[in-house]
Order: sequence, then C-alpha cells, then structure tokens
Amino acid sequence: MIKQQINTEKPNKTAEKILIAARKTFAEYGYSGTHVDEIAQRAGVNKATLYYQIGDKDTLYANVIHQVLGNIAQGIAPAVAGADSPEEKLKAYILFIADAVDKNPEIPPIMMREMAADGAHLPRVVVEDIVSVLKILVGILDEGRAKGIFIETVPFLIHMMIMGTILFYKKSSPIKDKQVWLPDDVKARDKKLKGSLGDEVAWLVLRAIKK
Amino acid sequence: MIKQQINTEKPNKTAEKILIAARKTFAEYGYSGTHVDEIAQRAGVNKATLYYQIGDKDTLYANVIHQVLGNIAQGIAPAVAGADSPEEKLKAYILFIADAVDKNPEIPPIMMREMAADGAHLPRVVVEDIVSVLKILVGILDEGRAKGIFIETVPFLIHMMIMGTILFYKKSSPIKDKQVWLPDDVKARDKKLKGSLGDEVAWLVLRAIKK
DNA sequence: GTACGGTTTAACCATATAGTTAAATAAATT
DNA sequence: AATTTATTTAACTATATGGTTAAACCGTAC
Repeated sequence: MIKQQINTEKPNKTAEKILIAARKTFAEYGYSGTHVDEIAQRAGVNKATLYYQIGDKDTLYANVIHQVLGNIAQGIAPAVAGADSPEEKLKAYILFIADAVDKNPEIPPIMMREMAADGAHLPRVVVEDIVSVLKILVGILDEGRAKGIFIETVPFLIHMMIMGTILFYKKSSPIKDKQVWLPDDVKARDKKLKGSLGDEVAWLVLRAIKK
Repeated sequence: MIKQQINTEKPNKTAEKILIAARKTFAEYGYSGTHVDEIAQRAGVNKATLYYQIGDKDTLYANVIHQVLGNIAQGIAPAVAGADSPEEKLKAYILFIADAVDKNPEIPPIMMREMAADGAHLPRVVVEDIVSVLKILVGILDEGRAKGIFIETVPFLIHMMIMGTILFYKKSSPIKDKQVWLPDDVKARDKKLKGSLGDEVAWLVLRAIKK
C-alpha cells in the first residue's frame, strides 16, 4: 500500500468532495467491491481528476481509513484524562468511542472489513492509532484493579467486548428496524435503549467488571 | 457440523473439494475480493468443473454461507433446551456459539463482512437461521427476568454484545499474538484467558445482567 | 488580450476476470 | 466390447475496471 497524504494545509474543494465520496463508497462496498469510477461519479468529477488530486485506489483508501479511524485515537486520551476515578475514566472511554461511531457511520463497516481481512490494508499510522487506544484502556483497567475497584480481567477481551458491542449494535440496528424479516414478537420484546448506546454499554461493562 | 475433511483420496467428491476451497477463499478475501479462478486453483480443479458442479459465483457463495452460518441455528436450540435455569441456558447459549466459532474459523470474517454489507448477499434461509437464534436468546432473557434472576435488558443489545465479543476476540487474537506492532508492555498486561473464550464471555455477560 | 500554470476532461489502453463452449476423457450401461 | 452418459478440461469471449494521456479549460499575472 502506498501511503500518501493529501495536502491538508491547502484545503482543496475537489479533493474534499472526492474523499467524502470515497469514504461512503468504501464503507458501503469495501475495498475490492468499490470501483474507482463510482467514486468519481459520486464526487461528480472525472476519474482522471481523482488520480490527479489524490492518487490511485490504494492511496485513496489509505486516506479514507486514516481520516475515519484516526479520529478516535486523537481525542480519546484527553477525554479520558478529564475523569478522576477509574469508573469515570472507563465511562468516558466508552462514551467517546460510541460518540465517534455515532458521528462517523462509516467506522463500523470499515473496521469490520479490516478485521475480517486481518488488517491487510491498514497503513502503519492507523495501526499505531489503534494500539494507542488499547493502551489507554489497559491503563484504566490496571488502575481500577490496583485500587480494588475492578476485578481482574483480560484487557484485550474487554476491549473487544466494548468495540464489538458498539460496532455490531450500531451497524445492525438500522437493518433490524427496517427489515421486514424480523418477526413482530421479537421486535415487541425489544425496547429502545433508555439512554444512549454509550451509556448503556458503559453501564453493562461496568456491572461486569466492578467488584 | 461442517465436515472439514480435505479429501484428496476420494477423487469423486469434486463438489466437496470446491466448496471447501470456496469457504476458505471467501473467508479470506470476501465476496468481491475472491476470484473464481483462485477457488478452482485451490480446489485443484478446472474452472469449468466448478461451474458444472455448483454454479456461478453467487451460487457458490450462497452455498458457503448457508453451510457456515446454518450450523449455529441447527444446534443451538437443543443445546439450550438441555439446561434448566435461565442462567444455565444463557451459559449453554454462549458456549454453543463460542464452540461453533471455534470449530469454524470462517464464521467471524464472513459474518463481519456480511454485517458490513448490510447482509446484501444473505439468502433468506440464512436470515431465518439468524432470527431463530435471536429468538432463543429473547426467550432466555425473558424467562430470567420473569423469574427475577436477570435485570431488564434490551435483548438485541445483549445479542450484539455476545456475538460482537466472541467474533471480534476470535478474529483478532491471532493477529494480536503474532503481530510485532503490539508493544510488550501491553502484551505483558494481557494474560491468556483462564478458561475457554465461551466460559469467560458467559461469566462476564452473566455478571452484567444478573440481579 | 495573451501567455502561463494549475486543473479538469473525454477518449483510450492493458489487463483481469466472470462466464462459455466444444472437445476429450472417464464412468456407467447395454 | 460398444455405446451412451456424466464429468473434466483447455481455450476462448465479452466485459469490467484500474490506470494513462493529450488536449481543453480557466483563472491570473503581465
């Protein structure tokens, strides 16, 4: 994968349009399922413009994935630092992720496909981002256990529980709501969440790991 | 259960060889990323044979996905029925899923990609399978709540928590273990699971939803 | 207005890939 | 053994798709 970032100093309206179209298209169809022609068409731009402005399909994808997944890593550390107790920190951690996913609906499909592909297309920058997020969680769980608030857990499993729950729920609840195939008796039993998804997940995870 | 015999001894089971190769290839590269030629090559068979024996790419994929995802729905009801209390039933439910995923490593990537694609390629049979699994969980949670054992929950969220945790963990732990990019201090904090993944997830989920 | 540099475009190219066909081969049937 | 049927194969086709090119376009400085 060729990594090449576009010039963020000089904001380019055409490049912006292309990246937005690319983000949507990659999220919808995945890397292999996405056709460069469709990105160009959605962006309302000639294909050659796309190559002139950003580069080939790989570069396009690298930009999108960096833009989409980089956000979480950027903001999560300060968000967590604002809290005092391990409980509050974990809550802030989960709320931040849920909020980021809420604001970027492209995160779930893109992350799921990347995981399915063993991160084959992930640029190193993004991998480092992901690791930094995981490290923050490890810190929180560690502190909580040291203070006798949390039980002993396997951080990686807790991380997967948080991410898995949020991404799966976010991605599938619109389908569930729209689709006809879900029988009414199941739908009836399935109330809406009381609070936000982040609140609900934080509440469940805290119940699971608090002493 | 899926027969995982790679049978080069029996030259007659051409279709079997093809389906096994298809399953692996689709799991690895997804629908769009998979080339029919590669399946044929992996199966050690001419491409035309593949079309003669099974059909086009879509048919091939439908077969694979039915074979892979249908299993869970087949066995989970009897597995759960064997248990008495809601707690035991939920445990049996989670253990069965974890076990199925354990035996079929193709489940995580295929399900993740299907979710990412909003189930675009899912045949109706498979959708019905998935719904039937969800209905069993709803029944368990319902009974547990009626008996005052479980707190009130949103079944769909619990389902996503169980599936998300198991699939994400299963899919990413081999990467985590092998990859160099995970820093040692994170690895050090991250012990192996005490029991099986199913045990661990069941334990966490039960902690989360028990009164 | 015109010459120039950056930007966009239609048309084009090379290759990859899903799917087909007619012939060869193996298996079954008589 | 001869004939028919089922299965496999190499070669081929049509199309899709990532990527390129040379020309046109457009704003700006002179």
